[in-house]
Amino acid sequence: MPELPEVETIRRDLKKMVVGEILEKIEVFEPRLLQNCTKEELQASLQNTPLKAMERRGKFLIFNFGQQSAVVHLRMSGWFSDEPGKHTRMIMHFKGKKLYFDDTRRFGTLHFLPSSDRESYDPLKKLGLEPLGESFDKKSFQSVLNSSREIKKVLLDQTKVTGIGNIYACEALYQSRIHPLKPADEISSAKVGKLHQAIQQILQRAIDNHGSTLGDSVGDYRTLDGAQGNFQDHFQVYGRHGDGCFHCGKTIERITQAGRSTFFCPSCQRK
DNA sequence: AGTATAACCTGTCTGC
DNA sequence: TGCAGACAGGTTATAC
Repeated sequence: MPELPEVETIRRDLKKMVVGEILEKIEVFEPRLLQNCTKEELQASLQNTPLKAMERRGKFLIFNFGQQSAVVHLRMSGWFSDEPGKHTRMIMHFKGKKLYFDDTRRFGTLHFLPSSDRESYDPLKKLGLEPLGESFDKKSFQSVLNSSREIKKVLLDQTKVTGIGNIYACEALYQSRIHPLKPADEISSAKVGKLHQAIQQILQRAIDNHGSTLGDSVGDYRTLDGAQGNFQDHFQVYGRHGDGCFHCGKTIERITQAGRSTFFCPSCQRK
């Protein structure tokens, strides 16, 4: 479920909690979590190793242990907690504290990679522009929109821009007044500029609000200590189908694109 | 190359 | 209360 702002919030919390701490033991209960190693290899390689840094690339969380890194994707329902949950799939035992990985739907992944050249290995090698990084200038963004595909689908394509998911794609298109079905290469240069700005603004504001928590069910995104995010209170279109647009009052619509719900205002976002 | 669908899982909510 | 169906923050394999 988490998109870039949720993953970044978790990264910051984890940094405070465990960077500099020594990993004494790692337990894995869900074999499908490990993509390219066994739990024995992971345990043997990382035992008594200090965590050097917590990093992020798109929606991937990176535990940097110096020579090697554990690259985790939370997918739909993964999250980290300082307490055990109903679906704990992994426990990282640091000296004096335990970190629990909970993942209701078992879609989460962990790749174990050498830290040098990390970006040239799967799964990081195909990732596109980092929307809050320096490389995300308007020119690079424009070049990524060189496609007749619908703009919403391009925004969800992690090989183009990485970190944007269903919520923030809808919100960024609304803020820049672009119809989600609009072919990417038919958007005017001025509108591309607005979208470029909207993506950065919305992701940053969501991070400032510790991400978005949609409900209170098992598996809904939480921060490390179990608190909810707050950005859901700022949604303009996501989940608001049937309600009035805050700008013009027209009813927000829901359509399906690539099997996902898209929310937009038919009056503010013209095709 | 594109797209559409199903698949991976578990849980919640809605409507009959 | 039960039960079927839709739906969920993500990605990928497969089949046109």
